[in-house]
Amino acid sequence: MLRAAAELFVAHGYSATTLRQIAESAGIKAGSIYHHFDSKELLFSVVLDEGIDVMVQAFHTAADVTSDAPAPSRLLAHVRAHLGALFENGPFTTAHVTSFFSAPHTVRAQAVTRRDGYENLWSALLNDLFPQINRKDLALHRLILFGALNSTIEWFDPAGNLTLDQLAAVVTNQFLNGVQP
Amino acid sequence: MLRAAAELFVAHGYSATTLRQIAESAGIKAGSIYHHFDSKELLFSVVLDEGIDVMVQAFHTAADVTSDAPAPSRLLAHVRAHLGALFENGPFTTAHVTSFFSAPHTVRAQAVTRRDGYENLWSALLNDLFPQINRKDLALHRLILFGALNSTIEWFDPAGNLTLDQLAAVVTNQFLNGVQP
DNA sequence: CGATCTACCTAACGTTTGTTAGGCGAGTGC
DNA sequence: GCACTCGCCTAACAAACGTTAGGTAGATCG
Repeated sequence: MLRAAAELFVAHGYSATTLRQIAESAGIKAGSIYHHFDSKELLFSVVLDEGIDVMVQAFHTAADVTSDAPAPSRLLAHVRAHLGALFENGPFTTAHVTSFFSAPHTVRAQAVTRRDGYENLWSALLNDLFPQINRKDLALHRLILFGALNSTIEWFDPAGNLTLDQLAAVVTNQFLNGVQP
Repeated sequence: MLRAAAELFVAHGYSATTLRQIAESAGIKAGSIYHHFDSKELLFSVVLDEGIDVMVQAFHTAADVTSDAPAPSRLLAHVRAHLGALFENGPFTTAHVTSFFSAPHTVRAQAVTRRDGYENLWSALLNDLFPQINRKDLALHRLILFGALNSTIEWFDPAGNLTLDQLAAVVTNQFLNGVQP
């Protein structure tokens, strides 16, 4: 049922998704939702939290696997993990990207706070991978990379010709070396 | 009044914005909106169209100014123009980024169609600037660049220390040369 | 067996939503 | 000075919204 809610939030945004739609999609009636969640906002909040958990977990498994690999490989693994969280692990992570702006102020603020934890993981990683670049510049590069990664959900088709591995390779390579041949 | 509507759409998304809010923000009453627009969807549609017009116009002025400059300068000018459309020319362009997912299907489909025109301008530009790169790769690079540019509205503060010119330079440089020092 | 709990339902509540019909005053053209 | 348009208002409409109260079937447990 959390899954059903997340999918609808992703497709239509927070406020355009009604509890009756969620209920129907989950095979129950609208009023029954309140047996599990005290309000629509809280349900949304749980969906977003779940999305962050997925991302953080993906990050840590990528970190474990590649902890002593060279820098480009480690970066690639984490880019792949982030894309995997978006496209392979349910709609929870995606909800963060698509329904962020349609979320109520309180939920939005809370989501930002929790997301900071994940972003700090990335900051630490990048500072570790590129010690020769100063942190302020690196923070900017990270934001640009995040923008590129998250907006893939607007155009990337997991069932298309391009695989997630290939996409991760392209993004990583562009981040490292730019577009010049 | 279009401006008031656009600002509210940007802040809360499409369906969380009520006609009464828009009316109040524009200094009129809700019913009066229908003297100008036949429906809420149509009003939103007009806002989005206006946003595309702003972007296309910014693109063409940048093209006129730098038509015989070297490739990196031309790219920089267009990146700067795109960022200018987002941050300096009202909320119409921004509405495209923030309220896209909360838009009704029909409006969304129409917006995509009109946006294709703008994206084709960019495709042509990049193919012109980088003839040595094959078009399929370049299309990917463009999508990545667009993602990075559009998501700046989530974190960039026009009133902060970093200027738009500097931001444009950073993004352009990362696109061309990557993050390596 | 009886008590309790869980997961759900029905039916309604007050509010808000987009939308509409009809009216009113200021300006314009003839 | 009369007709007409334009921009806006008031007042209401039906529908849909989040939410709540009270009830019911089935499982759990002592």
